[in-house]
Amino acid sequence: MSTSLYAFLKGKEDRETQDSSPKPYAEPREFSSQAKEGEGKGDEAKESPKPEGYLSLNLARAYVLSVAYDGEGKRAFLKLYNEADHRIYLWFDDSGHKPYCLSDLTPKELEGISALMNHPGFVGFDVVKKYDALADQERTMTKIVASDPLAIGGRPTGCIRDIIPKAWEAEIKYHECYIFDRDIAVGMPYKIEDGKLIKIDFKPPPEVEKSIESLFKDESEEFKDMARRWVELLECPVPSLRRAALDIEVASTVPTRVPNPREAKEPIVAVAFSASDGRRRILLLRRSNVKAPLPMSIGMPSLPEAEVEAFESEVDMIRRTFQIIEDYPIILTFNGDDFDLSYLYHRALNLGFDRKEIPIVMGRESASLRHGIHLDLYKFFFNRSIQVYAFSQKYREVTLDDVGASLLGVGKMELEKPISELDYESLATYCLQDADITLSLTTMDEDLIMKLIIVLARISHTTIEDLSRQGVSTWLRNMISYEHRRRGWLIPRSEDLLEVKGFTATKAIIEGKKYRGAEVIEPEPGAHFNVSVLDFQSMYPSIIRRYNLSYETVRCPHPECQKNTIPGTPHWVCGRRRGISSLVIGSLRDLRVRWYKSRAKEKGLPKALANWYGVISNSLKVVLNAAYGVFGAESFFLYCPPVAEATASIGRYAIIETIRQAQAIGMKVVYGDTDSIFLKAPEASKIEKLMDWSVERLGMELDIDKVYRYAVFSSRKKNYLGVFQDGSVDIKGLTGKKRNTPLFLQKAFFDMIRILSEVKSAEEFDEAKERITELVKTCYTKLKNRQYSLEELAFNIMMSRAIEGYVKTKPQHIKAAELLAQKGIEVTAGDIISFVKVVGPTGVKPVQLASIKEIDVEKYVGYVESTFQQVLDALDIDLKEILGATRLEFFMPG
DNA sequence: GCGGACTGCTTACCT
DNA sequence: ACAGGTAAGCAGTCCGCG
Repeated sequence: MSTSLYAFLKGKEDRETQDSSPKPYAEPREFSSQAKEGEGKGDEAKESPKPEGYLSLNLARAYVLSVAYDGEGKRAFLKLYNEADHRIYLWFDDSGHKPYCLSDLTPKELEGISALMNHPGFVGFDVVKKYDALADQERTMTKIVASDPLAIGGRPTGCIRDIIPKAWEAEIKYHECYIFDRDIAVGMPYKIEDGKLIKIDFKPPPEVEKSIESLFKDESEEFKDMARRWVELLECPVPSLRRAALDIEVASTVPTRVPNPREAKEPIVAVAFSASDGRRRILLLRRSNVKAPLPMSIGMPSLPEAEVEAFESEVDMIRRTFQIIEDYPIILTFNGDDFDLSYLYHRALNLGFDRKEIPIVMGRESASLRHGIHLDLYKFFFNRSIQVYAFSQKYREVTLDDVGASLLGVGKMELEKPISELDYESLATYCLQDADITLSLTTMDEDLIMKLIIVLARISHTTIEDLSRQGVSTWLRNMISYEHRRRGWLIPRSEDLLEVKGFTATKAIIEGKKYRGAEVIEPEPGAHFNVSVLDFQSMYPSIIRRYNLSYETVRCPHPECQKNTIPGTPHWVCGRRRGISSLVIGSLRDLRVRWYKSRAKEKGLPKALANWYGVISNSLKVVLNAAYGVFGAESFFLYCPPVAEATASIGRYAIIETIRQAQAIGMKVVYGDTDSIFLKAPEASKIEKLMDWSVERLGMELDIDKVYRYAVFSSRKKNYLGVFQDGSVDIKGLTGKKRNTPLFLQKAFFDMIRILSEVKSAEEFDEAKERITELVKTCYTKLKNRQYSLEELAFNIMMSRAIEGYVKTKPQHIKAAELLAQKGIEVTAGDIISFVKVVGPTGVKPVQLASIKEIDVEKYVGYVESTFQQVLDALDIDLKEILGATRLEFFMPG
């Protein structure tokens, strides 16, 4: 069959949803006139929808969201999101592309390997020329073509990559290989004409093109070419994606245990959908232990906008759930990989469903949909880079409750009873609320997350499913692998890279680390007025760009390049070729710094466009921030410690030289960390001079990041407070701000900050001093009189592993966790333990089990002192001295 | 047997 | 599984003390 477009359709669902809802259904259905030709006539309620055949359809504009492998047809296929009807279409490869790996042996030599020749998956040879960047030479390689991906690798034994002596590019997943080779632009629009997949060319508006051309006019052709390709991917608009969030509830017999999805022993009692088209649905199962009558489809008083469907049989409810899942192109969950979809899948099997009736495909670490896309937001929010750089650590625990509360201001509903004892109405409300929150996480800020995912998928050539589940190192791997394939470069084998460049030459300050990192300048203690902070924008990416750093250019094979030494290291860098990662990362850096960052802030831009540029700027930030670190990470496919080491070393050189220069022209440097220097009352002309010097001597742009009315330093590094002109305050590293600090102390600390933010001159510190002293006294009194609640007194510390994992020492929060476990309260890795300090043998108790009477007041007083002292040290205030006498009298009995 | 000096572990932060 | 550098508090150990 040569025409290979196949539409996935259902008949009954469409009719039913239209009948049951008075609301207009958002999507036009004109496509269905063609599609109905292939529609099954069977009973849909019994027979789950399945491919009805291949249709010769035309799609005007559809976006590639994913690429996968069809084991039955032995070929790759695309999941396309059709803009006209907001549905997913599958397009199957029509080129006969096959899996392969590369060998340095000739076909003749390979023919001598009988295990290869007799391998059932072996198809044939193809001789290809590849450029070996490590050796800087052309190589003739043999492509060993196989019938299916598992023949190359993936099985424990007998794979082709294990049979031949040395295999290149054998670790690449087949669907990735297909994306690279066929240049499938993930997240970009295509059209389909008579079954042929055709990319829709996108050209940015001429004025954008012009601005960018002029920004890069002094760069090399290859740099410009790279930038142009990025711009095409980034400027192309994204469609609004139709989606539904899913959440299920299971009646567990043991309320404190999360039901095991693989066993799926207990019934699913509720399923909620909350969708971008405005529909909110709740499916409920009748339970014998609930006396109240089952609410009928008319709905519930407390959920007026929700459509309620009640079921006598779990099988029917699950079947209905599958219908709704199939109706949406994208299903959102929060932990659906490990729970909701997995439970649905296994429960359905337990209840006698046939695999073909289940729209879910279980992978080893994920649950995907046969036709649609499953986005597990838990995995995405868990990603450290997303957490830190895209959301500035606004949420701390990766739970629906914490993420929802932090980003949306809406947390989970509190339950007073276990799920199995809830009445229908509470259960429905609870379940639907979770689905609502999950959906809202993707609709907030004008669909920020959906856009973020699309932008990241485009630049990294990674499917939506992989992108949302994997870390930055995978994104960068795909980005750089793609560039290798595009150029006909051989992707190096990790072993080969390790053998020549697997060592470092500097000594880390922290024991156990591989190489020396950033420079931190000793702060000048005290309060300094008019402090300007200068920093190198995207310092490490700038270094990688400017100094041509890449795995093949650092310690390149050319003797004449050895004179291009890297300061602080025995390494050198190539002067003959442009490094591939220098180009890829460097061009992204320039686009962010010179174009997107400023465009996002530009006034007068249409709101939607400004928002889009903001998303791009943020996406690039996430990728750029990791671009240096990956070269020092053993798990990275281009792990190359000399590259990471060289980057850090040039960074130290840059900041140290910049400080030297600042001092030479008469400026006072009061602090600096990695890429920033803090200047005390600098003259504008001198700053200008320093910035010019930096461009000329270091080839890197220095910027004014912020200006403080005054900044306060103690003698501690990475600890300071800066008050801006408008009275807002930057607090860095101080205990009072840390999230594990008890609430009462955080509050008192911020009261002090408020006092300090009002200080305008050195003279005003005296008054502030007095007010702060009063503040601390009040704090002492309240502690002594036990006027704080246990919650306010609690320390909140994350348990990074299970209790059994603490073998070397037993920290306080683990002691508290043990007490909880004894009471039968489940605690797991990732939980935050709230405990208070008490007098008595244990020293600590979890909040739930403590009483205010046993609080160890002395311990808390010590905490108050040290927290305040961090700031007051710098202001020459000694709390002990001022409060010494007071403190004693507070604690005299009576 | 006990307290201070010390080291190592753990967490949370900064860039 | 992106990196290294810093602070703080506590757990555990060693050593001296007649």
